[in-house]
Amino acid sequence: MNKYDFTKIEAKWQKYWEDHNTFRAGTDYSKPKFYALVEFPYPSGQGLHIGHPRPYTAMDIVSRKRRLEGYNVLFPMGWDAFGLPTENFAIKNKIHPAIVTKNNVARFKSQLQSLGMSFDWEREINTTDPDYFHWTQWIFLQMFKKGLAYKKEMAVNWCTSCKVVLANEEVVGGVCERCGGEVIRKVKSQWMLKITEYAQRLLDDLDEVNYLERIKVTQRNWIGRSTGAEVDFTTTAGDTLKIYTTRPDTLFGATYMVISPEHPVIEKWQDRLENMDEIRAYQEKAARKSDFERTEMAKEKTGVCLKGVRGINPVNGKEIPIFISDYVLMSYGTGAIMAVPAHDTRDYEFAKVFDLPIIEVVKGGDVTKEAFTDCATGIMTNSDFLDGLTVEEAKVKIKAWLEETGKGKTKVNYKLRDWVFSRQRYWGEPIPIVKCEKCGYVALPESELPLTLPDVDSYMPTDNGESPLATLDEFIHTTCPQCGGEALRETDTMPQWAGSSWYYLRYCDPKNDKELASKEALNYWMPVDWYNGGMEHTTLHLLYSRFWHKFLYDCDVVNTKEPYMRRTSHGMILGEDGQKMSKSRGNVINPDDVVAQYGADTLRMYEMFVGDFEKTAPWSTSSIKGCKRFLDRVWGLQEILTDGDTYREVVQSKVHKTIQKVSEDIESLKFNTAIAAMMEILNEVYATVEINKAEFRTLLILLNPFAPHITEELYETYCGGILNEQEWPKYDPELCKDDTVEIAVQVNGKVRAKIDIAVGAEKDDVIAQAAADSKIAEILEGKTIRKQIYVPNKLVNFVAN
RNA sequence: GCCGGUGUGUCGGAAUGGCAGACGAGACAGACUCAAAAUCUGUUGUAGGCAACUACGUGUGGGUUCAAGUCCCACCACCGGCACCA
Repeated sequence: MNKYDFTKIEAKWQKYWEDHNTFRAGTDYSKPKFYALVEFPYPSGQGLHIGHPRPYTAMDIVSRKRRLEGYNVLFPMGWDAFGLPTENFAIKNKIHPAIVTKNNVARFKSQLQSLGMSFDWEREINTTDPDYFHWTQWIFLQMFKKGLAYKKEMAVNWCTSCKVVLANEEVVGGVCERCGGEVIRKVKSQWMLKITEYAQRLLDDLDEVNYLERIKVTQRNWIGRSTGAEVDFTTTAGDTLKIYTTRPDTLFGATYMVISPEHPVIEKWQDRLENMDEIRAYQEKAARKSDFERTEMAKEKTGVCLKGVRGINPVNGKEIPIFISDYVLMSYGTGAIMAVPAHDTRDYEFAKVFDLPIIEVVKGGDVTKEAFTDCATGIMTNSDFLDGLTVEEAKVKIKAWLEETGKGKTKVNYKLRDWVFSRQRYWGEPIPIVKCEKCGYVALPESELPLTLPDVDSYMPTDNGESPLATLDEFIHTTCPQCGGEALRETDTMPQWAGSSWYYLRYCDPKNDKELASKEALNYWMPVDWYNGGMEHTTLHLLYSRFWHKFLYDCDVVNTKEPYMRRTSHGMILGEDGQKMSKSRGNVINPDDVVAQYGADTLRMYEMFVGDFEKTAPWSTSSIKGCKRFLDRVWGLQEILTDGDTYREVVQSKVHKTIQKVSEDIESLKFNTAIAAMMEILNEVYATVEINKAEFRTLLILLNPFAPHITEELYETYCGGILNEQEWPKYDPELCKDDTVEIAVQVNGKVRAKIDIAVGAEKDDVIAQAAADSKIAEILEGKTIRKQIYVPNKLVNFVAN
């Protein structure tokens, strides 16, 4: 027998696939389609990480199976190539980021090809390609025209290390998601995208897609819808202060009010306020705090009472004090609250610090000890016309009262904020807007797209918060497309999330220079049938791209409300020590080394076999040998191969069961047990005895999606022809059954014997056979049988004493 | 604090309420070899027993059931996310 020379075999088939364009997505739109998608990588300088092949192999398996099932499959790949690391590398080594990107892409691509991924490379895209970002800019312009992109002076998250503005989603635990640097608040003029306008639809349409439940839950929490009421409190200054509350039922318990330190009403009242110095000092202190510090100091409540203005509770006319405190956020609700210390934990803490009255309005707890926040069991008290009602009844009644009297109204709020869309960086899509003295912000005409990046000598970010582009006079100065007068270009660029928010659409028609993709291609390929990607993108890329898609749906560019039908997620691969792989820990595994030592097929098998696909799993340099041994043994089957066009009767049911198991497990992400099933049939049925051609052929096709090279090679040698042109095997449920089955016989729930019975035997016969077993008869001797449990083809249980 | 998730041999992990530990690794023993590696065969949850076998065993404590890793209640530990959102 010739040796299993995986290096030679893998190179041979990779070349064959490339030469024959084997995995090109067809343009025959009459065939049933299947669109499988994996997140396109950021081509970093480190090359492919050992974690990358896990989701890629999973979707490759599904894609290969679908092709064998007769689908027209789109399984594309591209590069999300704008971004900071490339820019930093370019700065450090004085190489243009475009060159850096080109080199990194070349390396990534050859690495992916060496893994035998069945991507359609004719559809390769790159977000930094002007032909691509032409349409990223175009989408931005449509948003600008519809008022969804707007510029706003506001406090933003500023990473002191990256020297760049971050979206709320990019701030994790008070620090920069990417570099871990300190994030402070900085007031800047920023481009914003009105994702909040789509909050309700982003929430509602989750019901129409098949995402893992935890993904839906995370998105729902992030959107954070709450229903409450806005209530107008008049003040002794003669105006009204609008507050938001989810507990309007507790209005009678409001004993003070709190507004955010940034609330504009302070400026309005400054002549009336007697302690303005104290107020200013507190405002400044709050403004200086980073988000992280604000969280740190969350334990002890601080604040300043406004002397000179008081609020008036609309339900009872009582005057109550107004405080400023940084536990109230300007960016949520109205930036002002009514405080009900008896029934809100934070208000309770604040009231204790400032010794404010606590009035119980919901019975059920002990408000002398802690706030009582349970809505489900409480009964209203001290609340005039609400007394005796449950909390839910009271909410309905008070809302009606507010609407009637015009003192308030029902209001829905979301935690979701608009998307901060500007970055002060060079290596990103230029924002196609100019600022004209006369006309304000003006969109570039679509004919001027793509607006490309100018060549510069220095890409260094600046400390003053300006983009490197701002230093380029020839780039900045331009004319206004509207009035022809002098104008300045926008110098900020788009965030990395821009290019990835619509890339799945471009794959449908990647070379189109008239539109982002043709209607015909979009109508055929969309939506993506199955999208697998990381959990870490749930509130970033996944939410952003759903938003863009819905916008494009409204613009009649796409014909589906949602971009992705099914979303699944893979677990991370950890180092052998169970820690995240990192250079500093020295636990990094390089995929190139694994391919060289074991081959791509073994790497693919192992990444799928390592554990539950959805969970993190530590790498094991010894366990991977098991997968190599399995492939060696498949190779060795040549030795015992015999003729035969049909499965032998003795192995028939095992073959059908294996087809069923592998087919079903692939669909439900249980790749590890699919592989186990193939190992099992090899161990139990084929290994030492014989395998005929029909059986061999079926095994090779089942194994092909997992280990495409070795199976193609064996198929070509022994079955003739190309495996990729064959059909996925079918199983017959009737033939999955055995003639006889071993069942357990229990006495009082404990297994005491095992007997063989004919499948589908009559209940009475089986029980008689079980009772007749010598062991069972001995145990039952002298006992009375109280009950006989019979589970067909599984067990018999005698309950006796 | 809130929301998710997870707890099973030495390790990774399997188990529609129905024989716990499939499959893989590791370990041990044997075969082959001058030897090692590779390969092949066997054993491998714990305790007791020469053995057939017996008892115990899925984070902890209760419960439902003829039968619980699986369902219910309470708790513990770890992981992830959100975190003053009124």
